[in-house]
Amino acid sequence: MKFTDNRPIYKQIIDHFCDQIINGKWSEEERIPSVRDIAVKMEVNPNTAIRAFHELQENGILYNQRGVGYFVAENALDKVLELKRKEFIDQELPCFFRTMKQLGFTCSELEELYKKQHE
Amino acid sequence: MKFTDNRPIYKQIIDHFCDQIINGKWSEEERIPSVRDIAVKMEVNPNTAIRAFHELQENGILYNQRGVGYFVAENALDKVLELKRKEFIDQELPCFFRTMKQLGFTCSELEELYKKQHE
Amino acid sequence: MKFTDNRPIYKQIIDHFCDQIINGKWSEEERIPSVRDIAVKMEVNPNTAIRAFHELQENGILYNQRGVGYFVAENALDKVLELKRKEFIDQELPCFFRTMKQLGFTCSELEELYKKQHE
Amino acid sequence: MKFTDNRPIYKQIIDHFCDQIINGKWSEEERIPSVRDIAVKMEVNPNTAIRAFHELQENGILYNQRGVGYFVAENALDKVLELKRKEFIDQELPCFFRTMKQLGFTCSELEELYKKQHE
DNA sequence: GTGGTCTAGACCACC
DNA sequence: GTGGTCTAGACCACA
Repeated sequence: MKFTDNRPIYKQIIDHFCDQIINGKWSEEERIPSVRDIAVKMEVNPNTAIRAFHELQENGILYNQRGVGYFVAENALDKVLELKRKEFIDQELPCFFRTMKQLGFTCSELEELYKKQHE
Repeated sequence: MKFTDNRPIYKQIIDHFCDQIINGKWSEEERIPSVRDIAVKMEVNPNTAIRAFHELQENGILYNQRGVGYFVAENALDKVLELKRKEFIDQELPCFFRTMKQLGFTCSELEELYKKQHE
Repeated sequence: MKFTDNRPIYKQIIDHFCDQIINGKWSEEERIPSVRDIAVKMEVNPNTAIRAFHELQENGILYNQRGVGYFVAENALDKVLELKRKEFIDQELPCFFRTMKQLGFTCSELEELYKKQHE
Repeated sequence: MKFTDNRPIYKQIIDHFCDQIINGKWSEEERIPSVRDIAVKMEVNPNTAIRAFHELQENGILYNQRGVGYFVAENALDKVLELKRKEFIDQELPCFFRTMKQLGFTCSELEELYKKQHE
């Protein structure tokens, strides 16, 4: 796995797991691989993986059983969507609209671009 | 001037000047205040201000005259808009659309939100 | 390491690394010593070293991995040569030929001098 | 007159006068325009013009008559050529050959480029 | 440990 | 006066 963008790697790992949960890769209560395995697989420092898991745990998306491993929480999918919606509406949207307005883009122009990018 | 967000101050200074150029505060070929004056006014170290100016110079938005000061370049406005458009389309848009799709928002829903926020 | 000439130290550091790359001291993807180590070794402030590295990074000669260090980029050698060739042809050559012509030197005279200096 | 390159303006003024002397624009013992006039004509700070004249005076190319003005010295042309030759051979040549060697250019290749640039 | 940013204050060349 | 460079030392986020 390559971490090419400038955001902190642990944030990218978080997103990666959220995406997988949204896409149904993990069931509720399912055990996910050990920090060590994930760190190896992702070619990442174990501390970095741990940091990501901690944050997922704080948001109620994972839970931890000492000596056993991390598990996908009940309602993890809802929690993920809720978290992302909150971030999106509170942080991305205002900034996005501000820039959009400043650069003179209209909603319909962006819709055009959207369609182009998703063809 | 307060720098509340987490981004580097010099980046915020860059944006500040870009915004001023967009809003027509500076004319082409106009001399902007000296590094020292701006540093004092913004309550920032001169080095931090210089760093911002260097980056604006590299992007062709300012130019420098030895021993005299910094000036707004010809076509500074175009350069600024071009730069911002590029950033917006390359970095914000894809990320935005991706999240939007993932969370199941439609363009029209967002347009609603946009209008609400701008009432 | 001594920095005797009048050019900025950070520029001299840049040239120093370019020279080392040309001379094959660093392989592609190899990690170079940390900013702090280099600063100590060159008897220079870390900020000065960082400045040089930033410029090398902008030219695609180094790249950076968060929290890990600086690495020699793929094709760093090509990038260095390209950069230097560009500088040489755009800046040194025209000035050189102009003076040469003005002083009435011919290419072959200079070739003589060249050979003398390299005996 | 535009000073576009990065060298100090006063150095560029010096070169400008040397060029004019080489090209025969000034005769020996001829009075050149006043510092003030030259500063106005070149759109330059008078101090900058004075600095150039001082350096030309130190090299025996101009001489000054208090309250009258600056004059072209006897043998100014020889002095100019001597000065330029010295600079060229001592400073430009070694640096030029070093870069040339490093970038793998040969004398004949450069001769080609020379001819192209002077067509 | 790594690099990134910032401050304070110095000195320089240049206009 | 202007900007440019450099140092010393601090604090931060990240791995």
